[in-house]
Amino acid sequence: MRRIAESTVRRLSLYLSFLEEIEAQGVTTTSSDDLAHLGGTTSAQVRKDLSFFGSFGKRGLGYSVPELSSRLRAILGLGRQWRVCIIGAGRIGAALTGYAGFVERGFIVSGVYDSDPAKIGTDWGDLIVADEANLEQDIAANNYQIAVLAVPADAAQKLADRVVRAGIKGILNFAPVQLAVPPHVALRAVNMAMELEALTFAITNNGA
Amino acid sequence: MRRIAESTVRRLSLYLSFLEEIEAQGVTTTSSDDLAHLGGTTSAQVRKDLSFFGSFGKRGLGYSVPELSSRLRAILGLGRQWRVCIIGAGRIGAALTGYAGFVERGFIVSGVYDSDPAKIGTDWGDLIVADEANLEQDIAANNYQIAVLAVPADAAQKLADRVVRAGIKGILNFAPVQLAVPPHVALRAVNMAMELEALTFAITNNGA
DNA sequence: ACATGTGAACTGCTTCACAGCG
DNA sequence: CGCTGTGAAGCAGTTCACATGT
Repeated sequence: MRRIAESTVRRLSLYLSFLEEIEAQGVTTTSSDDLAHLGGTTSAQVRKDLSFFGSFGKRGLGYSVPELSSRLRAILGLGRQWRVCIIGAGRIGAALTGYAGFVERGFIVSGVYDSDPAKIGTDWGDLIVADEANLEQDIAANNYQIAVLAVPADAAQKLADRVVRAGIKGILNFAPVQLAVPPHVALRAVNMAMELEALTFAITNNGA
Repeated sequence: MRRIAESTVRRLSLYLSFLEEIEAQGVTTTSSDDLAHLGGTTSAQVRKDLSFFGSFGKRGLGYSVPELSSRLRAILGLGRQWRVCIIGAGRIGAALTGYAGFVERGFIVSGVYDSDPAKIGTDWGDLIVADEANLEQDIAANNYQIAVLAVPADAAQKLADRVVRAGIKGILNFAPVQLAVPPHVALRAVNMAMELEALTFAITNNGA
């Protein structure tokens, strides 16, 4: 398959969340125009995005909401359940462990790890904080495919190396460092200070 | 000033964090090549990014670390202190309130708001959770410029409208909805489910 | 000699406009 | 007729290559 732009994938996620919303309301048909109005894009963009993966609409009519949403779920790889572990039992780890949006999308968080003896064994409702020393064997045993790194910056690369060696397929990094991973491992980063800096840049340069 | 690409701003943040790191190590000079090696970009890209704002290097020599980092701070609007309030005293709100990365960059989080009577008045270490009903008057009184939305999706737009009317300059949205704000307000969103979906898309389409 | 700064070439995402089909 | 699907055009961001200055 041709390489798909980052921006396209983000929009597909957006379309899906809109489709799920109107599907719950009982709407059965939609159009590229409807999908465009959310997310501030254009109908041509919507059709182009979808065209990379096939033709899902009917000319003159639009798209079937259940069909398109099921297609998008398949495209995004959401047809299966994903097993996720969270590394770092600090505040960010806690926020992510309980995040409802993950479950809704089929992400199953079933492990939280830390190296701090004071945290290991703590009961977090559904889960008990496990010892980071067992990370490799647990990834293999529980078949985790995705690891979320919620650790301090200076610990992140070492842990990334460990989960990669243990066979993880994707890493979502919340530590404020640029990680290096081999090309066969998917990597995405959320850097909250960087987001705030993008805001201050925009405010400073918008004549505010 | 000419419009600066989103991607350029993100890279400037990256360069700055690298500069601060080596500055702490006592390094006084660096080059576009050094800056490129972190963040997996190219030296030409680094020079182009900087060229939008001026000429900060010396030909044949490179860049002075303290000078370039101070220039970048100015460009990103970090020369001043920013007053930030967090709306939503759930787990994400808690994680953000204590996030060390914010303080390091001059962001002062001095208010947390919620509408739940069970949470209002709770002591969160430095702060006490305040009543969301007082939001408008507090934004004015405390001169908050940035609001972080860490509330459920269905509450987010209404709160965005309120903080905009109260004069906020920028919003960082953690709720999984697309917000609409007037053009003079800066908006950035972090959608964690979307990040995970970008991962599953990459994993699914990388032959993993 | 060396690394910056920058116009020019290139690549790739977005927008346009219309043919195609229900 | 209406809305999709798509080649072509347009535009923005990246890369190249070299002139420039130290």
